[in-house]
Amino acid sequence: MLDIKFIRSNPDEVTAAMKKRGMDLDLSEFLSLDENRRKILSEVEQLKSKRNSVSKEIGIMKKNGENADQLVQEMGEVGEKIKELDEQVKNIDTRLKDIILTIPNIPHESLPVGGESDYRVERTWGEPTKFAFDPQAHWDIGEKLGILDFERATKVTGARFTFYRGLGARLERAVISLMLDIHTSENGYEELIPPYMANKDSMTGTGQLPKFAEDMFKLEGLDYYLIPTAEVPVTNYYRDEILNEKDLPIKHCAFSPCFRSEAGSYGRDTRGIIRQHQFHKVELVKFANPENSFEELEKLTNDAEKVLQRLNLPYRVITLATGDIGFSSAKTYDIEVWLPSFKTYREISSCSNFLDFQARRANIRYRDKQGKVQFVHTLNGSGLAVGRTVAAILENYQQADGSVIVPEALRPFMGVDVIK
RNA sequence: GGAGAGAUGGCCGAGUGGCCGAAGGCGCUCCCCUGCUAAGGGAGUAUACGAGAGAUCGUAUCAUGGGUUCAAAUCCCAUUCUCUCCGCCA
Repeated sequence: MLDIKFIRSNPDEVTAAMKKRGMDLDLSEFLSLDENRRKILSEVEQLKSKRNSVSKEIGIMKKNGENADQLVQEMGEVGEKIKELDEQVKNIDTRLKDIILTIPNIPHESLPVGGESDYRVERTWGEPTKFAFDPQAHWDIGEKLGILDFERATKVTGARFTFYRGLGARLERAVISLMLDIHTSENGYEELIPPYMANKDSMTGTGQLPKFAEDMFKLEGLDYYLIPTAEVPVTNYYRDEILNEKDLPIKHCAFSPCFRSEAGSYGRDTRGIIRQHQFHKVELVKFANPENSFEELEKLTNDAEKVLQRLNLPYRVITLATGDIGFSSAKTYDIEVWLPSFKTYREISSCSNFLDFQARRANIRYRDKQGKVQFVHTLNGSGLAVGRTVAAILENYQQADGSVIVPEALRPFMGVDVIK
């Protein structure tokens, strides 16, 4: 969330920023509530101050055996008034919080202004794969090889689920291992295996709640949600904690299944493993010093790219435009891998700097050299989405006979050179 | 699931109605002494919100939320979490 003091003193800047996101934000209710709150607050605090000092007097009088009935009665009345005003403040606080929790982050000035198609291409790596034959889509390749089974998954669970079978399952596992090995051994991230469910506070901390409840799976009768990304448990790992400046940046990677209801995306990517209710992802999360969080974003993106380079998969990196970044993000790079069947680059990683937006929600702070406590900056990125990586491998490495060559980097994990 | 115990500052830990934002210790910061891979002495050391140009002042916070009271870390209720024992279980 944004700093309430910042909103109070720069309301026009905030509305202008939201405009860039394509959002009309009316702050008038917020501002008047905020002003009203401060008015009532100072009134009730004066009353409390009075009650505190008089109560002290009463204590002394009673000890001396004097009669304090008059003061006791007065303070009884003051207490009633305090209760009433406290209630008002509480109601206003609730409303203010409701509002501020639904205001997204301010897009960074380096972003192109615009919508989904106004991204900026930063760099491309490799060339789109060329074929001497008509390349198939990964779902056809997978089904023919008997390594992906969509039909039975539909029977067992429902739409947008998949069974991986045999070398398909092994390929998924190999990709996971390769990614984790790169990030832990080479890129210096400490691995975590997080819970796959998280509570409401955690979901609020990273920004999934209160606004995006319908995108998640919630457990019946509990305040637990299936995580849509390991970002949630890993970022909230340090919720309500004060970190040491000398430990920054803290870097974690985590493999986890991710669960998304994909509400509102009914027509899109209905075939294959691009958009599933459950998928695997290796996530990178950083807790950084505000001074250099944008440098850390560059590094994090490079760390994710490394996996595609190792797999020799062509990709490009784009900077999302102001209207296309996520709710909590100030700046996002998408890494897009080449998918021959789509004849286009498709998102395989999203790397974002959230500045102090999540840290303020989740109350993650650090103590600086002067001993002052400040919010950290949080960042995260996929390193990478596993299912989409498998899809990219199947499509880019497919052969005319329907077999798929195993990328060199995966062979130690696969035990075979070709899937056929 | 049953029974019991507990939750206090960065950490440990005292505190059963007023003089407690909270003893003492550890850690950390600064100063002094000493002088070298010891030690000793002194001072300081929570966060949030509000008011103020500022020094500063006020309010709140002893797991969370309610309640009792003129006054709550302290009493009552609910919730959450932790620990111990029993049961069940991969």
